[in-house]
Amino acid sequence: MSGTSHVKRRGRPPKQVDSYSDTKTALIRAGLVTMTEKGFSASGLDEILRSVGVPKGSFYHYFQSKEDFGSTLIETYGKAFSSNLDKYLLDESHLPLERFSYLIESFRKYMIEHDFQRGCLIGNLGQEMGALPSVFRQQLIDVFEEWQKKTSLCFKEAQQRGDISTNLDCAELARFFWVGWEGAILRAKLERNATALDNFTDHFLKFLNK
Amino acid sequence: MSGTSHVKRRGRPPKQVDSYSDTKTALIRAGLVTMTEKGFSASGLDEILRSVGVPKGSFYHYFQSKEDFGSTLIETYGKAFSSNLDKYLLDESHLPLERFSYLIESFRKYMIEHDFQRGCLIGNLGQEMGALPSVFRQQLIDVFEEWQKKTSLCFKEAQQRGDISTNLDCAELARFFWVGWEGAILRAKLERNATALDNFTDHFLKFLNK
DNA sequence: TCAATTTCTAGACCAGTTGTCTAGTAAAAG
DNA sequence: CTTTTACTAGACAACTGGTCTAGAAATTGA
Repeated sequence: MSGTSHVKRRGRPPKQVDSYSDTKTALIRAGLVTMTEKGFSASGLDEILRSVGVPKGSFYHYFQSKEDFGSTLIETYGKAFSSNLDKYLLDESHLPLERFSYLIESFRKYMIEHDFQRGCLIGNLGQEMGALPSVFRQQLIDVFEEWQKKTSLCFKEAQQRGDISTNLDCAELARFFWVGWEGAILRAKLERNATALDNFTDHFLKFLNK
Repeated sequence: MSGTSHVKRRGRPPKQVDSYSDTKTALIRAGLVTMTEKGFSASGLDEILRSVGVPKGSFYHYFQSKEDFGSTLIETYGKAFSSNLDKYLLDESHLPLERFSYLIESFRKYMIEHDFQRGCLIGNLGQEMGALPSVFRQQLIDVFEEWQKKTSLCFKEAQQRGDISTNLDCAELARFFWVGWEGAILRAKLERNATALDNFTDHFLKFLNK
């Protein structure tokens, strides 16, 4: 059950040359897993700590509080996801809308791979916002903003090629996509199948070449 | 802060002729408010009880557990919302798509009225499902199913009048709407404004008469 | 080389949570 | 007017959550 087997002794441990056993990274990794599944409020520190075999004291060495930890997770997740968007949406070896389709397909695979238990951290925390530290709000908004900007650029390219109707505003379209897609993730997690993802994708793509 | 002012005395209270001061109803009402804002996990019983001035003993007289309480809330919310759908979508004094637009407008008003703090109970709990009693899952799915069915019927009427393209499947369309709409609520709560609601509405309506 | 410092660990600690349980009060029933 | 019913009051136990202090070993630098 417990992740990487740490055999812990008291005191400062020998300097780790191998980077993978970095405690902080392990904590972030475990936090991402737990919180993409259960959100912020329902994720207990104990549970996360147990999963990596790290005591509370270590946690509070690396993070000031659970709130600070959450902020870091948003930051980390947002950036990782952003690179992922680049990987797909800037891939010049495919047409813009093809890149977009491949991206969606990768999301779909991700959901299936994790049995529809893990969703989107940003969506989860957004939903919970009513019970969350208020500093999260702007962070979450910013992340969405960035994802949308990247998506919008891809749409713009497609539009210039004539693959998207010119009376659609690409920025608005990207927003429409991300708003709806988060809804689709929510539903897919609830129903534990890909129906909602596919339904949304179909309709959205149909809308593009309208 | 505390809701309906109950001045409680010990012992069995006089039979209430006026229904509004029913303790159970008050608990449900308060539970709905709290949980549409903060979801299930982040809502403490104590907080809910304090807000209506009811002690634990009473709560556990009416409900077996927090889980049982949650089930009741889903049930209540689902039904109330369902009647609301009927109110709008079966109103023969307007054309089908007009009814639908009025419905959306009423949602929008609701969100504004509560400063974008209250969302949809079903959406909230759906998102949290990873940390919730598993009996909730089917309940939530069923509620969505019902809402979609009612919405689908309205679309069907519109389609028969020629207001919706015949190569759209109304059931799928209703699903598309509810999936996306929940996403829009999530985002509107996060951003504390109606942009996401309006963006989604615009695109969806544009999609209909495609 | 050896005290001072840094870095990290161990787990005690306290507040808050859910859910139980007993005692109590008064209306209602017979 | 006694018994029963329906509900309230809130203490309490078991547990979980987040925070914090003390401690131990590696590292530093005179």
